[in-house]
Amino acid sequence: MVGKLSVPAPRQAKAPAVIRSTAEFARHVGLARTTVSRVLNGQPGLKQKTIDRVQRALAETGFTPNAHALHLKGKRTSMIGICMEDFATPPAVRKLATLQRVLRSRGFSSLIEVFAPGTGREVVRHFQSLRVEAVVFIGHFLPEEIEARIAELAAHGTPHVVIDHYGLKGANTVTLDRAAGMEAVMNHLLDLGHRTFGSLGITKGRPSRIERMAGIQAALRARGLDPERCLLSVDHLHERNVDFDYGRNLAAGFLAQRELPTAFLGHNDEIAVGALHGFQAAGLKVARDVSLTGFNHQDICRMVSPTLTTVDQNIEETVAVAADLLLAQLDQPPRARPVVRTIKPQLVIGGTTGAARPSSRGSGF
Amino acid sequence: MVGKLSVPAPRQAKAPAVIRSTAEFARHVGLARTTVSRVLNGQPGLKQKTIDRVQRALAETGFTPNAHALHLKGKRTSMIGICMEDFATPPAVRKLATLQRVLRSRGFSSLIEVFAPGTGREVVRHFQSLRVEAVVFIGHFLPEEIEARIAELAAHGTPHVVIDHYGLKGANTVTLDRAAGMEAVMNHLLDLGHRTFGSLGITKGRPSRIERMAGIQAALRARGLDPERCLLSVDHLHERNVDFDYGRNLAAGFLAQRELPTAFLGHNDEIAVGALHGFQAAGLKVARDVSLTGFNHQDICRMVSPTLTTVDQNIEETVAVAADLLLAQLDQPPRARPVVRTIKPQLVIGGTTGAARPSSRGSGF
DNA sequence: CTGAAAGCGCTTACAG
DNA sequence: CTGAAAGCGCTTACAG
Repeated sequence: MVGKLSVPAPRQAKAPAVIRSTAEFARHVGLARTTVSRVLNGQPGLKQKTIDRVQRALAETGFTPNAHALHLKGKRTSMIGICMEDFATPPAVRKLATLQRVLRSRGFSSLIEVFAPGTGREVVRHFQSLRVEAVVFIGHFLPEEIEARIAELAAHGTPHVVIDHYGLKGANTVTLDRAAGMEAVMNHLLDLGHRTFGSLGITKGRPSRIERMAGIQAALRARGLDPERCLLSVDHLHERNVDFDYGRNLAAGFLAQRELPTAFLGHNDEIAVGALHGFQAAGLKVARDVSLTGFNHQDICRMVSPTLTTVDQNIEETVAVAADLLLAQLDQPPRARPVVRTIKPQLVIGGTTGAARPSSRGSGF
Repeated sequence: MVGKLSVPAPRQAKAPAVIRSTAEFARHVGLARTTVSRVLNGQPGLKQKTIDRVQRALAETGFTPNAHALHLKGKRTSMIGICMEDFATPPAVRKLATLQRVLRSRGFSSLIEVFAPGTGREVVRHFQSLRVEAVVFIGHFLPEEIEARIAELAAHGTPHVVIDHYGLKGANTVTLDRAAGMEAVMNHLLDLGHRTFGSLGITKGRPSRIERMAGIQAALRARGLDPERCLLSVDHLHERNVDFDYGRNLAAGFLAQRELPTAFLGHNDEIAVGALHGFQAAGLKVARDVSLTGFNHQDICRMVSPTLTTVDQNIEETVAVAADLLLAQLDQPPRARPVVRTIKPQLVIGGTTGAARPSSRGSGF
C-alpha cells in the first residue's frame, strides 16, 4: 500500500553548527553570556547597538533558549495538561479546539492525552512531572478514577477544571445544564401538543442520564402529566453499538410496539439521525407523523432532511468559563471548596418537530 | 448564562507539605539523595528493603521527579510537536487522534498547536525552545511558510513529517494518493455507463486539486474519452462558504444548466451530501437519476440515504507510516533528501452510485 | 549505603 | 559591558 516518490532535495545552505546554549550563542556573537541573557530578557542599561547585534544573530541562527532550563530557574512552564475522554465525540473535539485556542491566546501551550480507564494515574503523573500549571478534563470518566486524580492534583497544588462531567466529588466543574436542555425540548414538544414521548437512548450507562430525566420529568409534571405514563422506552431491547445504528434500531423497535409515541427524544444527534432514517425507511414522514429531537447541535443536524431539532451546548461560553475558572486559580491559594458552574443550553428548532397528530397506530392516550 | 451550584467539599486529608525535589523527598524518606536517585533509575546494588521504602514513599507522596531537570541532564524530552491546520476537518482530527495514540504507545507525549497563517514561526520556535524531538504537520498550509519552518527545523536537526500536504520542497511527506482515489471513483462510474461528470468543488484553491484532476483525466483518457468534453463545472458560479451549503448550491447550479451530467464528483463528503440534498429537493432520485460521490469516508456517509459512495483515506495506515518515518529519524543522521510516501485510498461503494441512464433533460452526449 | 562534587542551560546579583 | 559565582533539580562517577 506504500509507494515512494522522489522529490527535489532541499537547498543545503552550508548550515553553521547548531547553537544549543546561550554560552555557545554568546561566543558566536562575541559577547558575554550575561549580556546576551540581558538582551533576551529585555533588561535595561544596554546600548542599542548591542541589542541589535544580538537580535540579528538570534534571527540568523534561530537559537531559542532552552525552555527546560528557564523553568528550572523558576519561570512558569505555561503548559496546561488536557485529558480527553476520547477524540471520537465531535462536541468534545470542538471543546478541545476552542480550549486550545483560548489557552494559546493567553500564552499557554496544550499537552494533550487521552484519559482512558486505567491510564489516568500515569497520565496525570506525567503531567505532574512536566510541572504543568493546571489540568483540564473534557468528557465523562470513571468517577473513582478521576476523583482520585483530582485529589492528587489538589495535594500538589495543581489547579484543575472538569468540563462536562457533573457530580464529581471535589471537582471544579463547568457543565451544561442538560436538565434545562431537556426541559426546553419538552416544552417545545408539549406546546406542539405532544403527550407521549419515546426515549431514544436516554438510558442507564449513558452519561448525564439523571440530569436529562430530571428535566424531562420536570416539564411533564409542570403540565400535570405523569412521567411514568408519558415516557416510553425500548432502549433495553437493542444493543448499543454505533449510535447511528442504535438509533435506527430503536426506531424499528418502537414501530414494532403496539403503541407509538408521537415524539421521540434522542440522547444525541447521531441517535436521532439514525432514528430519522429508521422512521423514514418505514414510510413515516417526520415531522408529520412523528416528531424527533437530538442533542448537541452537531453539523449533521443540518445535513439531514428535514433538519434536526436539537440543543446547542454553547461550547464557546463553556470553554471561556472553564478557562477563566482555571486561570483564576493559578496565582491564588487553593480554594476550600470546589466551584461548579452551569451553562445554559439553547434549543435549536429544525424541521423534525411539528404539531402532534393522533398516531395512525392509535397511541391510546 | 452562568449559575453556581454547591457541591460537597473534598475530604481534606491533612495534606503534608508538597514535595517538589529529590532533595526534599530524600529528607522525607531519610535517605541520601544519591540513593533515592538510584532507586528512581533502577540501578543495581541496592537492598530490597531500601527499594521498597522508597517506592512506598513515592506512592504516598505522589512525588514525581522534575522532568525539566531530567532533560537538562540529557534525558530525551519525549515530546513531539504537532501542528494542525485546524480542528474543524474530521479526517484531520482522526489523524491527530490516531497519531496521539501511536506516539503515546511509544512513550512520546503530544504538544499540539494550530499552525495558522502567520503564526508558524512562533509555533515552531516554541516547539524548538521546548526541545521537542520531532514535529508533525497535519493538513494543508501556505507552502512558503511551512517550507521555511521545515528548513529551520532541519537546520536544528529536528526531524519532521508532513501528513497530507503533497509537493512541499524539502518535506518528508506521507500523503494519500488522491489521483488513484479519483481514478477508482471514475472507473467505478465509467463501468456503470457514465460519460458526463459534474465537478462539485474540485476547483482552484482547493487542496490537492491537481492530483485529483490528474486521476480523473487519466481514467477518462484510458477509455478514449476527452476530459474537456466529459467534465463539467459550475464551481465558479457559487460562493464557497460552508461546504454543505456550497454542495447544495452547486447541485442547484447544475440543475439550472441546459445539460445535466449523469454523475457528480464531490470534492469531499460534506459537499457531496449538500448536493445530495439539492438533487433530492429538486425531485431527483439518487442514484436512479444521477450518481454522486464524496471523498474521505466520514461518518456522515452512512447517515444519509442513500449512503454515499466515497473514498476511504486509510488513516490508520497513513499515521502508522508517518510515525515510523518520524521515529526512524530520531537516532539517525539527517537524511540528504526528503522521503515521500503515498498511501493508497480505497473506494467505498454506497447507494448514491448506479447505472447511468440518459438524463431526462437530455445531456446531448 | 552516604556525602561531596561536577555539570546540564539558564538568570541574577555582584564586583570589576 | 565583562566575568566569576550561585543555584534551580537532577544524575553520575568518586571516595568513603
